[in-house]
Amino acid sequence: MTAPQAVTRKQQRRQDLTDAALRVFADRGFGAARMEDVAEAAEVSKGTIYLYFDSKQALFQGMVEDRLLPVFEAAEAQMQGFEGSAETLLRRQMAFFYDRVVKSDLRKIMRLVVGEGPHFPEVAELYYRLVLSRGQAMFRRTIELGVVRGEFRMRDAADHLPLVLMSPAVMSGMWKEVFDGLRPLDVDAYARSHMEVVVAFLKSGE
Amino acid sequence: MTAPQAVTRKQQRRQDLTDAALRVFADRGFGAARMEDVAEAAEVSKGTIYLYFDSKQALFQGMVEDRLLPVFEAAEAQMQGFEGSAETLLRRQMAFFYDRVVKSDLRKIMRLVVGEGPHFPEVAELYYRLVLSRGQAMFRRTIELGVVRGEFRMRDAADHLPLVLMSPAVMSGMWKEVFDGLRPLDVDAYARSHMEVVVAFLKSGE
Amino acid sequence: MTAPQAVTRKQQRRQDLTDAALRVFADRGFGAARMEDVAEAAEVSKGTIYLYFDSKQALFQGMVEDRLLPVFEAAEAQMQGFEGSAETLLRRQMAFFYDRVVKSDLRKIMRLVVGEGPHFPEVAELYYRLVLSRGQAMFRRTIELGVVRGEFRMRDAADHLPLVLMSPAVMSGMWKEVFDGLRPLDVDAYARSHMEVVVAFLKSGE
Amino acid sequence: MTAPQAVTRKQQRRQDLTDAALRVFADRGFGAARMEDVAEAAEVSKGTIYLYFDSKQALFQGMVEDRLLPVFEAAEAQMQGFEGSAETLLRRQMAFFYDRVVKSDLRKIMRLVVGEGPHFPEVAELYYRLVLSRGQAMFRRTIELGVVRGEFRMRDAADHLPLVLMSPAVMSGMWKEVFDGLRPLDVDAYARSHMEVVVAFLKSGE
DNA sequence: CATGAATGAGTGTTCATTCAT
DNA sequence: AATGAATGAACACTCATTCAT
Repeated sequence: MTAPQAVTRKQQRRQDLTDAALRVFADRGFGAARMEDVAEAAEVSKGTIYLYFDSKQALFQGMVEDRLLPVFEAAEAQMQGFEGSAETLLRRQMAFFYDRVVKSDLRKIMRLVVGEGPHFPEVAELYYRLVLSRGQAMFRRTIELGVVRGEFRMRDAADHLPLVLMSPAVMSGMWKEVFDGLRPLDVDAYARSHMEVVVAFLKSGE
Repeated sequence: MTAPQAVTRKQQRRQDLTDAALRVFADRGFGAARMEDVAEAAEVSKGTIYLYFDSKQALFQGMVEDRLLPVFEAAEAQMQGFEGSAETLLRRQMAFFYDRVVKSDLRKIMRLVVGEGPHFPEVAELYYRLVLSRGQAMFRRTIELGVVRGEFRMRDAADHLPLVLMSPAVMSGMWKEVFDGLRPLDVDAYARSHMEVVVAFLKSGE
Repeated sequence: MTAPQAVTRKQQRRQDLTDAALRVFADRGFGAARMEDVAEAAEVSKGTIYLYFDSKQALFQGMVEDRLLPVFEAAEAQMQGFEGSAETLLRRQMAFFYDRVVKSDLRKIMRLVVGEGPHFPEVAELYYRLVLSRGQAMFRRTIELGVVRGEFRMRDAADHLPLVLMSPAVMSGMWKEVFDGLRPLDVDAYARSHMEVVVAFLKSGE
Repeated sequence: MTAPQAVTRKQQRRQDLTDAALRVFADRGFGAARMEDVAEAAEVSKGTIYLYFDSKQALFQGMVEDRLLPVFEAAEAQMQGFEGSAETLLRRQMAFFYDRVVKSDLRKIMRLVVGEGPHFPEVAELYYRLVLSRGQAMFRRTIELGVVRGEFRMRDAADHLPLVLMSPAVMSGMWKEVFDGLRPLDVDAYARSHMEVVVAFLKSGE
C-alpha cells in the first residue's frame, strides 16, 4: 500500500538533494562546497544526505548522472522519425542544445565537468559517454544525411567536424558561467551567428 | 654588490614557485592542492612560499598573471608589421594559439580559469582583460582586414564571430585536459579541420 | 521530550569547557595554551569546543564571564538586608572576597585579567564593570554607612579609598599565583593583618 | 684601542634591544610578541637579536633583569645615611616607588611579571629576590625605626605589614596598565590617599 | 658583526563522516 | 527515516631559530 508512495518519496528526496547539490557545487566548487550547505539548501539535516549518498563524491557523481540522463533521452526522442531536410534537423539539434543546456542550469554541470572532471574520472567518463560521444554521433549522422541528400558538400577528413562545429555552443555555456558578469552574452544572437557559420560552411564548396 | 644576483635569484624563485603551482593546481584543483605539495614540487619548504606570496589565493592569482602576460606580449609582437594576406595572417594567429596555448601547459591555465574563475573574480577579470578581450580584438581586426581587401565576404551582425570562430581552439585545450585519456585528440589534425571551417566560412557567400 | 535534558546537557558541556579552559589558560597563559589541551582537560575532542565557542578568544571571554557573573550575584545577595554595624559588614565583605576569590580558583581569573586584559579589551571592560566598579561601590557604601553611624571618621578626598583599602586583597591573590612557590603566603593571617589596617585606619582621627 | 668603544657599543645595542623588547612585550604579551617586532622596534634585523640573546625567553629575562637592577641600586643609594624622621623616610620611600616604578615604564615590567611569571620561574624568582624581598625588608626597617623612635605604635604579628601597606602602590601600576582606558587613575592623588592611610594607621593606637 | 632568506615544527580552525537518539 | 552532536584528520599559515653571505 505505502510502497509506491515510499518509493516516490525517496526519489523526491534524492532529487531535492541533487538539485541542492547542483546549486551549491556550482556556486562554490566541489572543494569549497560544504555538505552542510547542501543540507541547508535541501532543507534537510546533514546526516540525511548520507542516507541517500555514500559520500560527498558519490553525491557529486549522482547529481551529474541524474541530471544528464533525462536530457539525452529527450534529445533522442525528439530526433526520432524526423522527416524534414538535413538543415532543418541540424538547426533543430543545435537549438535543442542551446535551449536545454546552454540556457538552463545544465550549463553549470558542463562547467563543473570541465573544472572537476580531471579529479573525478568517473564523472569525466560518464560525461564523455553520455554527452560527448552520443552528441557527436547524432551530429555526424545529420551531416552525413545532408551529404547523402545533396544539401551539404562532402568533406575529407571530417573526423573532427562535429566537435569543431559544436564547440561554440559549449563555449557560450562557459562564458555565461564565468564571464557574463564582465561582459554579458546574448545567447540567442550568439546562437544565430553560430548556426549561420555552421550552415554556410557545410553548404560551401570551392 | 649582490643586487643583480639577488634580483635574479628572487625572480627565479618566484618563477619556480609559479611553475610548481601550475603543476599542482592543474593536477589537483585549487581546493585540493596543498601548499606543501607546491612547496615540494618547487623543492622549497612550506614557509618559503609565504615569503613570495601572501596566501594560497595570491599564489594562484600570481601564477595566472605571470604566465599570461608574456604570451600576449609575444602574440602582439608577432603580428607587428605583418604584410601578407588576411588569410595567411589568420592562419598564423590560429597556429600561434594552438602552439603556444593548446599544445603547451598554458591550456591548463585555461581550464583552471574555467574551473575556478567564478570563485576568483580577479582571475576571471584578468583572463578576460588579457586574453579574451585582446584576443577577440586581434581576431576581429584580421577579419576586417580580409573584408577590406576583398578576401572575405562582408557579414551582418558579426559581433559574435571572433568568439564563435575561435571556440574550437579553446575546446581542444579543454579536451586535452579532461577527456584525452578517454579519447585522445590529434590536435594538429583538429586544428587543420578548424582552420578549414573558418576560412571556408569567411570566403563563402550566398 | 529531550528538550529539558538537552538544555541541561548543553549547559553542562559549556561549563565543563570553561572549567577546563580556566585550568589550562591559568597554567600556560592564553598564548601558550593549546585548544587541544583544553579539549583533553574537558575530555572532548578538539572540534567539540567549536560547537560551543567561535574561537579561542571567545572561549577565553566566555570563561571569564561565566565565572564572574555568579560570584557577584552571590556577593550582592549576601549583603541584602544586613542589619549589624558597619565594621561587621566591612569585615564580612572582606572575608567574602578572600573566601570566594582569593582562596578559590577565581584568583586565577584575576591574574589572567591582569596578564591578558590589555590584549582583550572586552575582558578588561567586563572585569571592570562587573568586579571593580561594583566592588568599589559596595565598599564605598559601607564606609559611608560607618561615617553616618559615627563608627568611622569622615575623610577628605576619599575618592580612592575603596581601591587603596582593597588592594591588599588583590595583591594576596596575585601572590598566591605568582610567588607562593618562592615564599608561601598564609592568606588567613594576611587577611587578618589587612582587616586590622583597614579598621584601625577608618577609626583613627588626628 | 677600540676595545672600550666596542664594549660600549655592545652594551648600547643590548640596551636598545631590551628597550625595544619591553615595549613590544608590554604591548602584545610575551606569547604574541614576535621577534621581528622587537627587531623592527630596535631597528636591527631579526638575526641580530640572536647575537645578544640565546632565545626569546632569554631576551625576556635579560630585559627584566637589566631594567630591575639599576632601580634598586638607586633605591638603596637614596636611603643611605638618611637622618630625618621615620615618617619622612617612609614617605620618601613610597614616593620613590611611585615615581620610579608606577609612573614610569617599569610598571609594565611589574605587569609582565604578574602575567608571565608563572610560566617563567626564573623571572618570578628574580623579581621576588630583587624587588619584593628587598623592598619589603627596606619597608620593614623603616617601620621598625619608627617604632624605636616612638613615632609609630608597636604592632603584633606585623609579618605581613610591608606587603599589606605597599599593595596599593602595586595596584595603581596595574590599573594604569589595564584599566586606565576605562577609568583613568590620577596617580598623584591616589598616592596621597595611600600615604595618608599608611601614616594614619602606623600612628594610630587603640 | 650584521643580515634576511629559508626552514619546519606547531596550532587554530574546518568539515566530511559517524552514530546515539 | 531523520537528526545534529561529536569526532579527528587535515590544512593554511605563523614564527622562533639557523646560517650562508
